[in-house]
Amino acid sequence: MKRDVFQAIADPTRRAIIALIALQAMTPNAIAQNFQTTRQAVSKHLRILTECELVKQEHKGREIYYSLKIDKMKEIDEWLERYRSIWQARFDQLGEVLEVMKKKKREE
Amino acid sequence: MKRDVFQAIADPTRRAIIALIALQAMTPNAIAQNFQTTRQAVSKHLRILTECELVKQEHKGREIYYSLKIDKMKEIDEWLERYRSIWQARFDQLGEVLEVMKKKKREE
DNA sequence: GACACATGCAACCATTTGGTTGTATGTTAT
DNA sequence: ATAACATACAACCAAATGGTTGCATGTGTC
Repeated sequence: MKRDVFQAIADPTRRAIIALIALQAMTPNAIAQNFQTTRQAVSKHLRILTECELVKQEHKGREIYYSLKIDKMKEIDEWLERYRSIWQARFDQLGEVLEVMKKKKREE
Repeated sequence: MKRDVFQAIADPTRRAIIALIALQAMTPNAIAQNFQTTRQAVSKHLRILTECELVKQEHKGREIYYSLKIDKMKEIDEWLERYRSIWQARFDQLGEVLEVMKKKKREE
């Protein structure tokens, strides 16, 4: 049942959780209050996120604070990198087209 | 049964398809030859990718060429943007830390 | 027109997924 | 020590997912 980062961010609730804990660590209870599901459901999402190493725990008494492991997010960025170069290439081509258009205009 | 981009890229086969057709349009048959599943399974993935507008079709006689809609990939990039600023902030902080360390060293 | 090819679509199936409820474990407070 | 709280874990369930097989449709070719 190996899950990867892409499956982790596929679920909208999990993306919302990520957004919530991106800037500050939060407990499962506090997180669950932001959704309409049960605390257990959120807990399950947190377990998945933890398994994928997208999230880390910090025990503090009887509470557990969850926070985002931002480094893991870079993995998605790295995957995107390849495609980013494609759309940038297209953008550059567009730039060239514009250059040609300018020249033509000048030569009028 | 609304699926979004994140669900689309959750499946490893679909990511592989995306990688295949990123640079050149391909037919379902040609794509399927790269996998061990049936042509129909690939067709189903292509339908999902099309529904999410990650892929576009181009009919040519009895063949259909599928290619990547690179613009849709930017949507993922935009989602990442927010988190990119976080890890860049950390990187900047790291930079500051390094600066402080340099100064201290100089003052020795 | 008959036949092979390229593809989509539907029905079916096993597995996974996201959720719920119920329980167990450990921590704080009285 | 006992009660209240915070959380994880297990069992169960409906729905979604990814796959298969079989068939329908449309396009070239002989």
